[in-house]
Amino acid sequence: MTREGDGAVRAARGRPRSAAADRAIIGAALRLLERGAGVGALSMEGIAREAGVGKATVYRRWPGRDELLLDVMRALDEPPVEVRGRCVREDLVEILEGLRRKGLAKRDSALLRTMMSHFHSHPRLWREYRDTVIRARRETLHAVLRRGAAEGVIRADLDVELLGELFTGPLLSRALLHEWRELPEGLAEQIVDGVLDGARPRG
Amino acid sequence: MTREGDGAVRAARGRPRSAAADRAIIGAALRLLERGAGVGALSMEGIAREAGVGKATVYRRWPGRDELLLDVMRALDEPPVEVRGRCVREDLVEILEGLRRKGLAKRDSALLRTMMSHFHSHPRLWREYRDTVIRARRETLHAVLRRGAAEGVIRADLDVELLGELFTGPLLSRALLHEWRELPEGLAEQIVDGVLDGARPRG
Amino acid sequence: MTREGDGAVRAARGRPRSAAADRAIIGAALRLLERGAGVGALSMEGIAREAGVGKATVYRRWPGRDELLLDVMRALDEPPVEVRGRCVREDLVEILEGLRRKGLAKRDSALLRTMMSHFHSHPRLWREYRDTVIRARRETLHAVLRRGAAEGVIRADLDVELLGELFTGPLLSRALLHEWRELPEGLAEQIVDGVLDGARPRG
Amino acid sequence: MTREGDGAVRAARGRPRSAAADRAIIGAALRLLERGAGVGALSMEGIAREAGVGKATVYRRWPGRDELLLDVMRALDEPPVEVRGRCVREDLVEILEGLRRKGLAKRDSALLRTMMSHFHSHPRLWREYRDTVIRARRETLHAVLRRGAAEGVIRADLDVELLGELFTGPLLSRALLHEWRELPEGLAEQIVDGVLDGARPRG
DNA sequence: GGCTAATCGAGACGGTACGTCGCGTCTTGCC
DNA sequence: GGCAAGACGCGACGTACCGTCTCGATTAGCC
Repeated sequence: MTREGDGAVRAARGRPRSAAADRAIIGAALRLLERGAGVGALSMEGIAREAGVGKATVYRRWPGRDELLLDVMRALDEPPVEVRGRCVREDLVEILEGLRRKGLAKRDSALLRTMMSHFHSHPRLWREYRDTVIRARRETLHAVLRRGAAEGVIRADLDVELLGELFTGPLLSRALLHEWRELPEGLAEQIVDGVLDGARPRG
Repeated sequence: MTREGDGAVRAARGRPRSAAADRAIIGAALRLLERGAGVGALSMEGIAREAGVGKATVYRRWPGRDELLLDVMRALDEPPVEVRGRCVREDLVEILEGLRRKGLAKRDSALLRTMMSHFHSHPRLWREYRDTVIRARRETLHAVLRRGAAEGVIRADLDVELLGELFTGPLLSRALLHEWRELPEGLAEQIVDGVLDGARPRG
Repeated sequence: MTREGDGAVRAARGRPRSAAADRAIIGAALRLLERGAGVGALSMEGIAREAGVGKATVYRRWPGRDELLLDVMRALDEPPVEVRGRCVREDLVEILEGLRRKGLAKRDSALLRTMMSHFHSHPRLWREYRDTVIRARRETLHAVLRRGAAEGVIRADLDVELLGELFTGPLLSRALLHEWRELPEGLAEQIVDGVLDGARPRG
Repeated sequence: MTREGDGAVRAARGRPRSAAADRAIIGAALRLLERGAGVGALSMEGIAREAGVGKATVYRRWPGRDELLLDVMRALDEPPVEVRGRCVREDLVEILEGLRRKGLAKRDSALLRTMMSHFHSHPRLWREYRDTVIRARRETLHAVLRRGAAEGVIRADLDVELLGELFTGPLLSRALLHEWRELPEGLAEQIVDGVLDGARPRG
């Protein structure tokens, strides 16, 4: 985690940190993002101003912009889709459909790209995010794929890692390389069926 | 295009812009990128300093950082792989292998992520880049896919756009969501075969 | 006054302005002036650099170059000569001699000319300076002249304002229109006697 | 002189310099001064723009701003008052009255102060100006004073240089240290009579 | 209730980059 | 070779944010 002291037992002397300030800061960041003011408006100065909070109060909680954004991202994060599917194909569609709807949310896209741009310069942060948020989602997907392999509806000779990317990659490609709005209804189904059936004519 | 006056017949009064300055600026940006100083080092001020050029000379050519980066990106762009394959599968592997090697280049990754982070706030720029650089590459891929469909080795009932993303998406996913080094040899082949054969066991 | 908040009771929230920075800035300006780098070297940028201070710290205190220079000038200002003369003529000589020595100081001359050049474009500033620094000196002179009139050694039928200028004008003329070094010893006496006796032969 | 080649016999090869450009440049400077745009507007760039002339054309004629301004000043200069008075006192009043009217002209004041501010950093220029423009006027004054001494209406025991400053100094003092408008009618007469009669009551 | 100590909003601190403007020099094509 | 135009390297302009610091004022747990 990026927040300091989480879990540890602090000495608890002096005035405790204000939970209201925490909320105000994260909330201000989200508001600025939604307002579409652009990534540039996500300055520490701007966030503190919008939150009605001193800059030191922000820096007391996060060492820098990126760490704060990481927590903002986590705040946006809903629990991954719970699939209780009977049918593997339906579960896959459901997972991708969840991603598709997420990608359509304006602020999610903005944040995703912001994080992308910074993860090169801060690999530690990226690993952090990937190992918490993304891994959870991927595990869900992989579980479904392994179940499919066991049931015999998914090839067992392919690396499950690679298999997973065959499904999620096309969606990511659309979301990043095209206009945002180009994540049309039915896309999740098309991808799942395309990957399941293969690009080579059957029979 | 971002550069002003391209293609148009300018009045050509006054001292002409120095081609050497053009090269010095783009070159300085590439050098800074390769030096791994991070995206933050790509300031207009830093680039001008590294190029041994006045700031005004930079601003005379590009209205801002993003437009300059776009041209830097174009400078990095090699012509897409020329495929003259007999075999559709081999052509697909070749295209993806080209992308894989490109993604491994440090500065390409850095630039790609930089552009990503800015294209939300500057959709016009992104469209520009997509409609020139990316489209060209995609056309190559689509041509191969259409040839495959004509030859009967690629399903003809799928949208060629979607089909293309089934191939390139997984590679993009790896490049962006994982460590850079995780584009191992043989990945291109694995993806192509995986998508061609499908994830579902063949009869 | 040019400095904001002088005299008023400020809310005093946030970190108070550093008195050390005040001194550093004024000191740096004086040092640059003395170094003879010329008025052109008195850039806000140069002063801040010499003072080891951020530019914002300068601009926080003065809205611009001229206002800063005005305070630099005030910093140079010594209290006017204290005349405790028995004799009006001696007092007049003493006052003019003080001005003469002041005019010989290199940095005073430089500053005087700097202010001159700007007071046309900034009449407000000039009035400010005149009404504080110059007025005080003039009052001293006028008091002596009025005393002289009362004692009968100075004509009472002339405007004291005009009378004052008869004495100080020639000195100013020498200082501004000639080389600086041309303020020779004995000049004060010559002027005083010349004005007292008149240009027309007596008797 | 500041203009290069003046008086010398130039080789006169190639296109001769355009006299129209000369006029346009000086004229533009005067226009900017009168427009009251302030000393700051008297940039080489601004003058060239206003004159519709290339910057090189200006620099071909004058090595810098100051030298140009010196010629602008000369352009403003009217021939000194021609005194052919019967009476010395009347001649003195006439000379001072000419200066007074000159000091009232807005652009003259502006230029005077501009020159003042630069003459410290460019003593050579100042000497130049003083030795041409000012000396001429002073000679006129000194001639009158010497005539007065010969006629016995002016003291002969005083340095004529000092004597001259007793008359012109007070006027300069008023012009520089007070508001411009404070050069009231009758001032010339008051000064002349004041200096002639002296500040001490006559027996 | 008083003491201690970390927090709070506010904002100044030394820096760095922003994008603009003027400097004095240079390089075009036209005259 | 002069001319208008305008690009060149340079450096100052005044602004915004960086991350750190110093204020007086709160607000808790501890004696």
